[in-house]
Amino acid sequence: MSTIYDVAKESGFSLSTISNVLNNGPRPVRAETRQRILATMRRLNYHPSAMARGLARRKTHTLGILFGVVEPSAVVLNAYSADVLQGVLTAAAATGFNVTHYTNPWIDAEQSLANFRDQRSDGLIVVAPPIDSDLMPALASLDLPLVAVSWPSGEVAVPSVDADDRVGTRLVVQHLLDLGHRRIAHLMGHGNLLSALTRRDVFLDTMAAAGIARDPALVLPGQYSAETGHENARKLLTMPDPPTAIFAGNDEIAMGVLEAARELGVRIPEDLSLVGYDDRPISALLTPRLTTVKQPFIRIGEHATRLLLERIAGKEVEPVMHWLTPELVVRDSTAPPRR
Amino acid sequence: MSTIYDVAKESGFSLSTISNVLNNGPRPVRAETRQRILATMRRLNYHPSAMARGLARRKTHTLGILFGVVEPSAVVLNAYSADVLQGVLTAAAATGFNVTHYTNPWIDAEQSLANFRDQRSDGLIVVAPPIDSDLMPALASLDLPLVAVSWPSGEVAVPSVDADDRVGTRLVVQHLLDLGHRRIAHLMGHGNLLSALTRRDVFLDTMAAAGIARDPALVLPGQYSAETGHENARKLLTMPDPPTAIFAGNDEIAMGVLEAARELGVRIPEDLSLVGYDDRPISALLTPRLTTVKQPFIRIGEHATRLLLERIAGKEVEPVMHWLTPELVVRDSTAPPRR
DNA sequence: TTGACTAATCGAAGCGCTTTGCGAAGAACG
DNA sequence: CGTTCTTCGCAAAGCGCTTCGATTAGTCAA
Repeated sequence: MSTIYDVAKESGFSLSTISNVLNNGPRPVRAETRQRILATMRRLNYHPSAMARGLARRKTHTLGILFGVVEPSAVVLNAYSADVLQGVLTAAAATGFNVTHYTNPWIDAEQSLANFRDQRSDGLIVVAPPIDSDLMPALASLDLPLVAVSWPSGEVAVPSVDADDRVGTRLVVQHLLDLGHRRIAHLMGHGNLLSALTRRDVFLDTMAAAGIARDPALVLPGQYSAETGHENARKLLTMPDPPTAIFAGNDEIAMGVLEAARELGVRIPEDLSLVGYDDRPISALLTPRLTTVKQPFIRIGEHATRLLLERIAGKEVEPVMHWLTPELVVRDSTAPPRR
Repeated sequence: MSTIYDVAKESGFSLSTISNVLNNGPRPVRAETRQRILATMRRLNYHPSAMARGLARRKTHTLGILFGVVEPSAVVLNAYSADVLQGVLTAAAATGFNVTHYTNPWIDAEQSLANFRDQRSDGLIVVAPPIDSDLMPALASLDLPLVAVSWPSGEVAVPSVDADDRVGTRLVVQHLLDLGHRRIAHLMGHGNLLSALTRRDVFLDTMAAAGIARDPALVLPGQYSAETGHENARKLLTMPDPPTAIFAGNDEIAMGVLEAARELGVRIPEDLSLVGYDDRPISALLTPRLTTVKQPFIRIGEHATRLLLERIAGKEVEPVMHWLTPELVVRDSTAPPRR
């Protein structure tokens, strides 16, 4: 491996001139000199060492990424993480930054913070950090540019990017209202999850805003699973006056509804309109193809990365939430209610 | 940010002693001295710089990963890459290595090789590199420890890890034979893909080895898609003497078969046994739940990483193929043939 | 008490770059 | 032809560590 010294010796120029060629500046270099030096580099098969550069410049041109709550054995296996990561990689590639995974799961500040103090990367993206841990406060105490994904920016002043469930829910409800539905039921995910609560609250608000009286029998608590979806759907569909549409808390729940409807001979979308949330890959393949809300996870990754790159470049970035808008994907499971 | 100099000055010991405390050697340090130095480090909030260490040691304690053929905009989105990556991260975490994504897609040696010559990582895993490119030869010419995934180790001497389609195919065929099937059809993926050819060849060989005469009408060319699966399945099932079992080249094809069977009133598994390949997430959710072959992608990632770590540690690693065994997942789509 | 070791520590020389104060050479100007 | 700018290029001082020969203190047998 040849070094910049070899290039200097071979070409007959000084170190600083070589460096100026390497970085196009800061001092100007005569064209002919530059050519001679470049030729020498090629001949010696020289390439600068990222370590030495990093040390001298105190910049590594590398981003760090840390996955929070997810199981270490499944960090990128769920669609959520994989999508966010994809967005991060895409946005990083656009500026030539590489991306380093911090693989060691966070224990606590005492044990884990050292990893992030080693100047290995110029900034850090933390995806879905746990709420009840010292992770974010600890990382924020470093002077390392930091951006969070899916984290309720609050006491700790860090910019954070997330999907806007409020907008997504409004899109769903409005779609059903526009089709003419009035008796719309909602099957919730588990009530200790923020998303489940948000989707329910915004569902209720939007219905109320449309002047529809609230019917507690049409809002059922549950889990984000096909089982509770199935169970709750049977309850709804065997009511004397069943709803004409169901807004399922997510696609898994919707799959449970689908099964219940099949069992009870309820046709979708003719007898019942059904909307899910998340747009799992399978949802486009169900019969009928499911109308649902596509989460903007890739865009979230991209956006977070761009914010981080701006901070690294020295721009001020407000430590606020950035809400990205999900998209309603209308397929075959929704239609106007029967007369 | 305090440096090792600050610790030296504050504690009154020399640089080299500090360094010996930091690394537990190579020279011994008296216990009391170590305690005093550690205390000073804590007081100064000192942490060593990965860059400076990397420069001095010429080791970064970081692995690189590069995804080959996949679209830059979908590097980790397909289940294959995500699973391999997961395996890599898991295995790397076990030894405290971080993992750096090289985000810039490979153009050619001239333009792209420089990225990998910068000593940024101690070794490189290349996932699914293109066959007809200078990528692998170029990378192999560097003196950077290298391991490939899904690459036919051959002219270039690099260890490579992949799933063994031969074993997987034999598992499928043997399962159907064990159930008592004799008329077994195979629906191929596209013939320019190695996997499609392997699966067909091993299918034919295993059948022949079981003493079953070859029936060309039962092996149909196609694509890895539900469409051709559907089409070909209709041909098979409307034959005068239809097969009692179908080995689909992959799960997508199997889904097409499922649809065709439904249309023609052929019950699965009563009238027809069906086996897929790949075990897509959806396959466990189909009706009937699909018997298929689960690819060992996570294990592939882990295995490749362990090989690379061994090479980095200085062990000799033979530049050969490592075949990992896939797993037959028996679900509800296979049963003995009707009498 | 001394010589021969061993254990503990120090000092200085790298690792491969970037950055800056400075000086030399040439161009522009009067 | 001397003076003042520009442009280029040089040398040296970092960046924050590791490494290794040299030095000192400590131990033990004779």
